Amino acid sequence: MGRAPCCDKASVKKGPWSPEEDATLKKFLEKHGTGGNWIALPHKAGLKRCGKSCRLRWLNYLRPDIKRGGFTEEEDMIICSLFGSIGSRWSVIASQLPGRTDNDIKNYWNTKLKKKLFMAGNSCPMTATTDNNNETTKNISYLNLAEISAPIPKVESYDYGNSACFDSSSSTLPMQVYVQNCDSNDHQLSPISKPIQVSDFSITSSQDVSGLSTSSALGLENSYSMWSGINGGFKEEEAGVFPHDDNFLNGFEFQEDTRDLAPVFLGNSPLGYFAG
DNA sequence: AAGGACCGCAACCGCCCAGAG
DNA sequence: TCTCTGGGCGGTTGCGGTCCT
Repeated sequence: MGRAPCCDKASVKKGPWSPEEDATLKKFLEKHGTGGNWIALPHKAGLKRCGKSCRLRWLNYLRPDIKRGGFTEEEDMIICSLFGSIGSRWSVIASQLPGRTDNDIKNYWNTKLKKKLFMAGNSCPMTATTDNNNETTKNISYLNLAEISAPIPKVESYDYGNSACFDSSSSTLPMQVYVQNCDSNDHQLSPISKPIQVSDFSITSSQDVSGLSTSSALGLENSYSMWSGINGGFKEEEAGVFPHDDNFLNGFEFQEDTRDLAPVFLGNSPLGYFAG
């Protein structure tokens, strides 16, 4: 059965909104609100517009709390971090940036931020997080911060289910990794000495990984494993060492061996593990 | 100065989901 | 339980402005 159109397309106006239409819509909404029905709203307000168009115009442009102007570095970081963990769920990302709309962020990502990350010196800043309570990291040098550069080269699309977010034909991973020695007082970060190669990793789909037991998942001596996926089948209770994965949606998880595992975070989202 | 290329953004399209009946 | 409807969302398009040759 076909879906009934939300409005009579022949009789509604399309295209850019005039200042008069903006004023009419704004005045109506300020006085009456949406009334819980966007479809009926344009008729009530005397507008020859589709209800969805009115909703979009209000949410993306007329709302009083809309923030205008360029995005700050902090906002860049939040967008980048959230994109890395949840992908293109713009409304969720927008909810973390007061005054920004999903449309704004989507446009900004597609036109500027994505390119910015590809450019020279591209990096996606992340916060450092320490898991000092984890016994596996006690008295060892361990990683607690990773910095990804250009996490999206040559990737056709983000398929959260089973694709890795780098070009597997390339020989090096699109990321830099820093280590922190927990015994030192200055907590200086320094780049990991060993260059990490794509060939160091075996890539597994989340479906494949979901079937692994803790012991088998952690038992890959002298090789890295890496996978991604929404709720990637890698839970705290399964892995035993994952600190808190409530926000884990699309991070990478990788490890070198069973010893000295430490979490790596992308923003607040666990990104993976590296051995110290 | 003119015209083409490029860029950014507003707006539309169509699908999905949840809730009501 | 099923169907219908509106809201919400992500992807895409098209237009206007700016830049470049």
